[in-house]
Amino acid sequence: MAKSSKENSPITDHLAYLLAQANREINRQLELRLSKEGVPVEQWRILKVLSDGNGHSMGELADAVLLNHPTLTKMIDRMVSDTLVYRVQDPNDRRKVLMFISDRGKVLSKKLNSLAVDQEEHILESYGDKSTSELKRLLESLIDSSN
Amino acid sequence: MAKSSKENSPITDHLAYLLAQANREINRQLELRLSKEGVPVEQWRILKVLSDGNGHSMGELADAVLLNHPTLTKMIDRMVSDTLVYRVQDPNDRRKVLMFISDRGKVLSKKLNSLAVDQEEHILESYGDKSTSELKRLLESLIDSSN
DNA sequence: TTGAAAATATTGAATATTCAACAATTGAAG
DNA sequence: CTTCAATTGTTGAATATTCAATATTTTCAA
Repeated sequence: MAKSSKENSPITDHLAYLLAQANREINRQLELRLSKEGVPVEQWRILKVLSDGNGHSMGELADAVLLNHPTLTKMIDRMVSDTLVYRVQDPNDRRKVLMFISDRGKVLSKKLNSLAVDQEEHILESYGDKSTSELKRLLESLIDSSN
Repeated sequence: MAKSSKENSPITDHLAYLLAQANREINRQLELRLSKEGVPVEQWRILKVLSDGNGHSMGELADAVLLNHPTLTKMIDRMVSDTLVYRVQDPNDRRKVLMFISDRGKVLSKKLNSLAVDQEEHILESYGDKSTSELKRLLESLIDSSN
């Protein structure tokens, strides 16, 4: 009798593990670059999302930057102290808070973006154009299929 | 004059972001399943790695399960309390500690594996056989190219 | 053989995250 | 209208993680 094929498979066969491993590595590299500006990856994400100039509610922002609400609240507190972003109460729904990027935030955001783009280019070089775009495509479709 | 093509790209264009997003989602699903046994994803990884029956040093284990050393030490402390694993000093190099899985750990590991395999199968169904294996292949090669 | 440097694991303090409870506002049913 | 449930964001306590320092053992050059 043959066992179920996956029962004793090494952990490296699991998609969940490969994703965690790849994410950890790429994130570590990005972190290293952003540390030049002393900013964690999450703040890069926040500034990038807000840099469309529009107001974004906390809930919307939490989804976009992959943070839980309380974690986001506290990170935004720090960024407000650093005058990178500011809160405005939503006049249409006073439960909501709209977040905006400040001028200082925009300046920092540009620097961070160029560091992030550096990384993307570095990946393109070592990993290849074809693989990168194919991987992005597959990741997007995995995310889609998970909703 | 045209701007560098990536300068204002949405965050969803970045590989680092897509990886984080996909990882978050898949990890969340796995977490949900493993919560049936009240076990965090990291403990599943630890038990899975140790279930080859061999002794693994803390450093080796930390790499394999994607945890920093101090985090692993503290998680192992908890698992030792739960008698899922145990420490043995490496006789060949007394700086090292070898971790082993206990009988109780093996029993739990089997249950966890089947939950994890359930998830893999669920992904295969909704995402497809072809996409899944291609994604795994690309992730492995990304990890390789990052070392 | 000795002594300095490297490797390994742990600890404690500082920091960050999460969980559950809360406050405020809106929506919607009666 | 009024009231009750749902939505949104924040807070404080509990938990977890990280950073820097430490202790122990091994390695290796002199």
